[in-house]
Amino acid sequence: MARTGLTVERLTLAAAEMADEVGFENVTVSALARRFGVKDASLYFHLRNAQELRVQVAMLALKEMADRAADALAGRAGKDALIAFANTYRDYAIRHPGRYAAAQLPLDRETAEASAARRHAEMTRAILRGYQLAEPDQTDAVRLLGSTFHGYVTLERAGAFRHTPRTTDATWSRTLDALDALLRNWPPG
Amino acid sequence: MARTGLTVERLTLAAAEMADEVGFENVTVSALARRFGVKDASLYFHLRNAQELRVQVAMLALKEMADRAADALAGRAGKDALIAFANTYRDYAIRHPGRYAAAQLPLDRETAEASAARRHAEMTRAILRGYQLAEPDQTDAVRLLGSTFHGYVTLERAGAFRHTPRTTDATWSRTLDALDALLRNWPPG
DNA sequence: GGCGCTAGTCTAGACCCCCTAGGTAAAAAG
DNA sequence: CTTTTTACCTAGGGGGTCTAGACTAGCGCC
Repeated sequence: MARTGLTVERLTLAAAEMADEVGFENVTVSALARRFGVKDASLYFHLRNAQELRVQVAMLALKEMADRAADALAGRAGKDALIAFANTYRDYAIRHPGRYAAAQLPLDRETAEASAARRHAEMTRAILRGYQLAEPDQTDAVRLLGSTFHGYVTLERAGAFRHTPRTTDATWSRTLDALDALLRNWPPG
Repeated sequence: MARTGLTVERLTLAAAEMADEVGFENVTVSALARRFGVKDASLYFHLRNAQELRVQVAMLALKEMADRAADALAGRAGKDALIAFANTYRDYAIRHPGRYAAAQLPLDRETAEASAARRHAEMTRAILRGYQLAEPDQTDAVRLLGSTFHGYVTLERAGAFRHTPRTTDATWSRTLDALDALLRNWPPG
């Protein structure tokens, strides 16, 4: 009965890798146990249930994205910052589709509080400082940017843009131009 | 062995209702069979597999949304049309969360062709005629609008906007103002 | 160095979901 | 009124989630 050295951290990381390989919806306790050469029941010593595993992967993904975004933002401002920030998310979603899907998992209030979600909102607000929007326009702009980035990445991955010849890279670049123009020229209330 | 009178249509509709009640991810062949008081196996006479059931619900949702959007667009143009169109989606997503989730199901190429997806794209293009955008800006604008609407609705439902006091209705309204302003003032390439 | 404790893993098994094969009864067609 | 087809059934295999209870490896302590 050799000890495998399982920990929540190792399980979470392996689950995240599995998510990127086979899709987040196919990450199961059974499959994860198989990966470690261990019985299903063993994982329940470390995890309350299957949902907790999913939540752990979601938290990991949120943190990784926030870390990358923070790096990308360092020393940038204005449109430059906007582009760097947006590209971070899109790149992450493309390179880590399973993790990105995990990050969309609805979290209950306290879990969300403990997650990196707040850092994401703060970084968006930091970018907007370059555009000098007063409240409540700033909040509206935060929500608009979040919606557009998330929506774009989701639809792109779902293949919703495949029916038109134009490359998604080109549209993405122009979308960022458009958002920058919009923020510089925010319509009066 | 009384005949229940199952059809793909009845099953799909019941599955859509179930999705709105308990979430799309909890719509299972077993649960649906229970709802009709028949055995699981019976449904496989009408459905190839569980995935086909999900696809049927997705197609239903896409069609319902396209129908509502077409109604809303009738006789409107410009910003008026933009608002009516956008509200149709948001209302649908709020009233029919399970169906809306179903509509995000990735469809394979031919299924997507047979779906109402094309009508959605055409309606978006119809709205943009009021803003006189030439290609490829028009395609970019279609993608931007789709991304923003879908992203907003998704994040709103996921509770991503709950951490700020501002109402989501207010932001939504201002988001549409902003998009209208952006389309009227699309930045030159 | 033996003793007991705890952590980590296992077996067994209940329950749910997906799906197939093959049987049977009701309805429709001839 | 028989034949065919349609619609549902029973039985059962495979996989996922999760619990209860047994077992053992290794650590801390006298």
